[in-house]
Amino acid sequence: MDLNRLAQKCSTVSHLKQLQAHLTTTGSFKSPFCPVRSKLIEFYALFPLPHQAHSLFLQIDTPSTNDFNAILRGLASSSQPAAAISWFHRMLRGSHKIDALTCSFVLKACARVLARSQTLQVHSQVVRCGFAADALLGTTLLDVYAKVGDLGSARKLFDEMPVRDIASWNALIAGLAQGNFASEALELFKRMREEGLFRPNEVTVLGALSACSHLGALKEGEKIHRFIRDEKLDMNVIVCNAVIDMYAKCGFVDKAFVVFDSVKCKKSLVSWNTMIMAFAMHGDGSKALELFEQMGQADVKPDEVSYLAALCACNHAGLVDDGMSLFNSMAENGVNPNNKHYGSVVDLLGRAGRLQEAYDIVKSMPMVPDVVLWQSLLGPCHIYGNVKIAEIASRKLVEMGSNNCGDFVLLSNVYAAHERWKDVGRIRDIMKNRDVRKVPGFSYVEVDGAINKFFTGDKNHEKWREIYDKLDEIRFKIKEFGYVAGTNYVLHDIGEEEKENALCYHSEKLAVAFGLISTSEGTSIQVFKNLRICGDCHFVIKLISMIYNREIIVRDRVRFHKFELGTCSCKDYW
DNA sequence: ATAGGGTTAG
Repeated sequence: MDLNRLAQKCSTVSHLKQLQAHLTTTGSFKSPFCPVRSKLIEFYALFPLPHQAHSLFLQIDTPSTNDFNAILRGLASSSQPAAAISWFHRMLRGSHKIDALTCSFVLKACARVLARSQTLQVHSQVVRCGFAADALLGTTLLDVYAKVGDLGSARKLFDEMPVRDIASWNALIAGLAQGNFASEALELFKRMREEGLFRPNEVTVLGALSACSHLGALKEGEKIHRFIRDEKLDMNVIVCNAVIDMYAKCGFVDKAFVVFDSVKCKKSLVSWNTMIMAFAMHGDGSKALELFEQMGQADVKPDEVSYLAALCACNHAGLVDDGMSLFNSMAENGVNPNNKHYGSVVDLLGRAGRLQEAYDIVKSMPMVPDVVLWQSLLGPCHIYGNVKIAEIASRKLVEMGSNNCGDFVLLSNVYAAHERWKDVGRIRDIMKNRDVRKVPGFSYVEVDGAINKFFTGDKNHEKWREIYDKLDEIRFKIKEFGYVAGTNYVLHDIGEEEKENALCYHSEKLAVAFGLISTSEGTSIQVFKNLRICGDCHFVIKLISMIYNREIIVRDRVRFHKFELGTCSCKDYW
């Protein structure tokens, strides 16, 4: 029987049952080798119907490695990848022979469930069975280590690999880019080009572009875009999407849209989502919603990411009613809201001051609200001084084991706004007792193509003296404008410092100051900040852009703010 | 017959 035809036909359980009956009558379960039987097992596993697959096993006289591999392969791609790992252990316990493919399939499952210690176990099996020299398996291992977050092991494997090929390089570059080691990913990409043994292909540039997006490294990103053209790499949808995302994340929506608009290939769902998210991040709600409409006309069905991007656009543009009707229309369009959608709506209502409504929605949720959701509810409480809801949300967060400094600070802000200093002190004590880790804020700034990273108040940069001098100058000028730091800013930063110091020695000001020193007049400065820009911060940047007559683009954790001569293109902020 | 590297996400 033709297996390809079989694969197309076997889309329902009854097909599988028919096939099984056929195999039983022909006595195929007795024979040691039968590809159709293995395929049947794989389909059952993929469905996933692990019990059916198991009962087939009981009919086989002596299950071969092929039969086991089939079930592993099916389960690894199914909705129950963890089951593949159990079957692997069953094989080991029963002393069944495993081969390189067996390992490859379990590893895929390990990656999907992010099982770090399991990956290590499979690795030791690989070594014990003598498969360590297998180049394909080596790359799989490397990739899985990276995916489960163990970049150290991934790197070590790469360095010690007897045979490396293009896929090994790609796996590590992509792994580093996704795993918060974006600058390392770019370095590796550079090294690959310098060594010249392998020519970067489409997959390689995807990893490198994704690294640029994470860093906001515009100059590098542009170089890669040029490289793609010069080397005539295939601008397929996926590469296009990555280019669009890169321009958007580097602050250039217009350029992103040019690429989006002029792509030769057919736009995919991801293309639309990426572009909608790009407009959302830049505060251009109407363009984002327009695209959302257009994608429907282009016969692309919005998925959960599309809705999230559209909701996000409403948040950033303050389109409360549009956001609500969008949210309410989700279910009838076949997309069930998840925690993130609820979070977005809570955020939307919260910013508009409709905290009770937001809380009612939280209470009505069919799933358990996650930490991020309670944080979204807690966030705007201090602006509107809602102690009651702030306390409810904080209690939930503490119950859920959150030890995040930001959560405590937000509650303390609410008390501070009501001048309940005793409660503020109590929160500080709790933070001390619970040993709440203060996460230092950091920013990136790109100057002349080089990326600099700053932590709050650090002195690591070679030019730190000049930077601090510049900060003094900035502080002086800001004071001349009669600016006084507000309470929420200081508490947000939980600096022990005095208000003024907290304001000026914040990482972001360091970055801005660095830009002021090093770039030539008239160039725009890009700052990439890991925190949200809050009220005072925002105001100070406006002042700086006005005083120094500079364009400053700041990307915080959720969106872009473009400051030009003391104005900001982003409509709302907090 | 069956294996590795890929884009979007408050």
